[in-house]
Amino acid sequence: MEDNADLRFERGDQTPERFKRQFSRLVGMTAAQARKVAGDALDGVGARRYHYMVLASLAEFGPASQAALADRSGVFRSDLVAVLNELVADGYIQRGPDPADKRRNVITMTEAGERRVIELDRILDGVNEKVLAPLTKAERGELFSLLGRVNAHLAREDFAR
Amino acid sequence: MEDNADLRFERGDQTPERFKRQFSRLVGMTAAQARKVAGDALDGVGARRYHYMVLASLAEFGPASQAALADRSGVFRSDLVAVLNELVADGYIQRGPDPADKRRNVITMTEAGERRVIELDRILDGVNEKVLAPLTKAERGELFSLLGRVNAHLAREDFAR
DNA sequence: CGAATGTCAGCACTACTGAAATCG
DNA sequence: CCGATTTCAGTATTGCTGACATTC
Repeated sequence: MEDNADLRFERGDQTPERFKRQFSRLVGMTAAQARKVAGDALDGVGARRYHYMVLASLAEFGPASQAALADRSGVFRSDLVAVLNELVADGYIQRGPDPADKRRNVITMTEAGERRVIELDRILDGVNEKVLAPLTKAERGELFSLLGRVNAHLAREDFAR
Repeated sequence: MEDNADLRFERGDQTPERFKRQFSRLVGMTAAQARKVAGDALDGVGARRYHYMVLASLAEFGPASQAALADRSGVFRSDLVAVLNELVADGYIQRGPDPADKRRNVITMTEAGERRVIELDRILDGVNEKVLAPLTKAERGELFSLLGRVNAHLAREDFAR
């Protein structure tokens, strides 16, 4: 690997050298920190990542059954139940039976839900801006491209899930 | 499962907002997948990330008290206790009282622990290779550099905690 | 005394498994 | 009967908080 950068992956300066060579560790650490920043930001408005994933999926793809929503959002069907309960209680979504298939529920966003998604989007955009601050626009594009290829590779192969 | 998803783009036009949103999801997904591959690989030999973090820290910096080891490895002191119990039971480390300070324990690696670290290093190197397969050597260097800068940025600032 | 240390109990979030009940 | 869907119960890992007794 080209050693053109003096990498520091953890706070402090006592990081084992071996960590620097492991991609999974690096992405993991970066993501963990970014995730925490995002999590704290969401927590500030009483939301969790699961809430955002579900609301974002609904905003992007429209109403869906819970099974379809689970597939789209990446939240497990079993976990989705509780998340939807909370979102219903907060008035962000509605859950009603599907007249075409009585096994299913149809999940739809409310007006408040639409506003909530926009609010959470703004918050996460701010987090992204903060996290990516040291990179230029071109570098962000480059990072996006590289990560995209790795991600597509991981999704294509049967590595996980 | 029918995936007759009609796409709706509420906030209509393709703004930088959307790009940023996709970016955050991309980083998150890539990290989650990479983490899972690594986790599964470690699980295959009966290890967890916590075990590796602790053993790697010990290998790199030598014997330490639990408080120091917690700071170095990133594992919380309260969680470290159980991790060390397991590593002791597996014969990878030894835990003894510090004669110089009776509050402290001194954690040292055994011969088996040294071998274990090498084993886990090899496994994670394999994961690294597998995950980064689609990228050239130069691209990996670029990716490491970019992620490293973001990570250093996050560590330097006091975003999280 | 105040501070550090190891330990324990417990919580929250994410991720995942298994099974029951209902319906197609 | 087989399969899909929703739901509940439970588990594991990681991350983190609070408390306690012991020792410095």
